[in-house]
Amino acid sequence: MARSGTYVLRPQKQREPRFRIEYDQLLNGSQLEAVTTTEGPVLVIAGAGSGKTRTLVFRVARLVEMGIDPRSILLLTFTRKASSEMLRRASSLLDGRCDDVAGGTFHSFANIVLRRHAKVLGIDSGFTILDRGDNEDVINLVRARLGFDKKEKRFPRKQTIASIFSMAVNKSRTLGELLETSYSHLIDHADDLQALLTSYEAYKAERQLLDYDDLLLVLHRLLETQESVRDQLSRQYRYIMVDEYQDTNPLQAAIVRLLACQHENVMAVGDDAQSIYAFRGASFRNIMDFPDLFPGTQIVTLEENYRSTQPILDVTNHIIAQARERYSKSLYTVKKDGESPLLIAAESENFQSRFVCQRILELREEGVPLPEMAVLFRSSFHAFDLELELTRHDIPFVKRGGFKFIETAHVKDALAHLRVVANPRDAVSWHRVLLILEGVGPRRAQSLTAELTASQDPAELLDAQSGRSYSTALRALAGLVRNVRQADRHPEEQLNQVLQYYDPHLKRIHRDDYPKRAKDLEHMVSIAARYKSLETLLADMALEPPSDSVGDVVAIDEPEGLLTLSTIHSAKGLEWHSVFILWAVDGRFPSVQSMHDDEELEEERRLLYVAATRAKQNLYICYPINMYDRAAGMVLSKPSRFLDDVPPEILTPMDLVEE
DNA sequence: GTTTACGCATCCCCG
DNA sequence: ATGCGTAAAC
Repeated sequence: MARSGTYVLRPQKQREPRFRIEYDQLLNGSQLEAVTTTEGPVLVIAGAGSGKTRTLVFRVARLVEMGIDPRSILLLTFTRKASSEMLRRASSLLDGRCDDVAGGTFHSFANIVLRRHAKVLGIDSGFTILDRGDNEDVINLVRARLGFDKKEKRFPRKQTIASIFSMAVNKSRTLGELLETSYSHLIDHADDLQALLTSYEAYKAERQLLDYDDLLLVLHRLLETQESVRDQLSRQYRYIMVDEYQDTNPLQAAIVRLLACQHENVMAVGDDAQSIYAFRGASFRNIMDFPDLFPGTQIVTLEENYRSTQPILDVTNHIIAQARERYSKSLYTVKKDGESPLLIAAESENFQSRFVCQRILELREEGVPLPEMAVLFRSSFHAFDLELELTRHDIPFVKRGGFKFIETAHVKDALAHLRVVANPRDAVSWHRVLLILEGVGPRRAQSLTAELTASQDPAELLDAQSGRSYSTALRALAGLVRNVRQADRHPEEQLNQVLQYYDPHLKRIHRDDYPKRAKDLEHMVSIAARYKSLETLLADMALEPPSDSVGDVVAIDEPEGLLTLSTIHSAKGLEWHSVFILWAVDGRFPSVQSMHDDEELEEERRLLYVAATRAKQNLYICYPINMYDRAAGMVLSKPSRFLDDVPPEILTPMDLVEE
């Protein structure tokens, strides 16, 4: 075909720059290296406050700008809040293009994958997730069934058993090995524990129940045994990033290894000095071993700290310098000036609390807003006295970590009713629901539960129980189940139905503090309102329960914001202008339980390191001189051994004296 | 045989 | 404040 031969000249379109974000302007050299190394295994050793989150955010944005499908990027983090926050930031850099990036915790990722693929392993997609309390309940149930509750020799408590079972999974050890190495005092019970474990596994399998560990375990089994699923997932998630790698365990590492089988594009980010979850089976060795798992790993170290002043870093560097084994790195900052951190000796716990209140009020006067301040502690109960004192001074606060309101009896009761509707074979929840009724105890609950989980229509079966003192109550329950079951109901409405039914029971069981508990349940309704389906609500309640502690569900519309109280574990990754650390006393921090074991002591040291590195400007480490001991009465305390080697020029000792 | 009420030790950190 | 064992009540 002949062309006409005439040409038109048109101004050249402005060529788009390859990248909209000016990475080299916004990141330092190491961060840039981490962000631009997009192919192959990368390990980022990120010191505290070194811009780890920023690096991950920009790397997500970079991959998307390179034209990679957001759905093929997987960001695994420690909490789902962390991943959604990072993805939100990445999205705002790139006007929403990062919204489709897959993100979450290992557990939430496992949940999603298993709902879709676990059928091939004989697990129904409607499986129920057992939280820690549930799994202890099941262990108790099975223990009673095997007759171990009536042994002459004292059998370990259910929490102990649960944590041993869990540890075995997370450390990829057999029960026998674990008992030998870590629980030698229980070796006499080895056979019974093994039998209990076997029954526990069988019990869950029959009823489509998965505990937290099963989520990881089954995901691992799926990836290992189902080649086609593994290849499909690995091809789908071509770029994998794992945050807080120092707090992952060998099982999680194995999952990452399998997921990356097609491409090895894995970036692990973490800080061995901040590994604080060994009690959950995590090991900082994981991060040390990453290069062995992925040969050819590029290691990038982030050492410039953007958070804290030099005087604070001097203290934290001293605390961690004593640690026995670590990737060596030393943090530095450009913020050379700042006040020296203080070590405050208070006469008693209450003096400690009053000092904190007073200093907080002074700082507020100086213009530091309450949300920029935090009080951190080893254990939730360490803050009880302070909470009273804060209330007395009208200082509003939220408390993070510790006992969660989701773990209270009444909230679990309400949820159990929803769970039996979602999974009629959920024996744990049936049991719980039945026990609420008058005239039904463990025995009858158990036999009814057995019938219910085997029945085609539980509601019908409940109706059929006549002639008992409690048969009217069972009929009421049947009515509730029928109502809630209607498929087109909204979770909020379903929960309201449950509460209407449960309310008289709540009044009867908790006569004294009924109003407080009723308020918690109202809070539950507002949470349920955020969900479209019952299944996602229940999965979320198990996978990421609201982190508010009991009593903090009251409205939080304080205009000037809230002071944060937090366990150190829950403070991971966060930062504040001014940070107070309570109870830096031998016996509390490190805790007595850890003092017999070197590894546990090392973890306590890292925990103090994590706490101290949260501070940007002011750091106050407090301890009471006199403390109450149940056995010995009032005793003189000794400051935490981790502070022994920090020179007084660096951490200034102060006595708290009354004017 | 079962449930319930009562008194007693115990209490870390968490998805 | 919960979680256990034991004794009284249904």
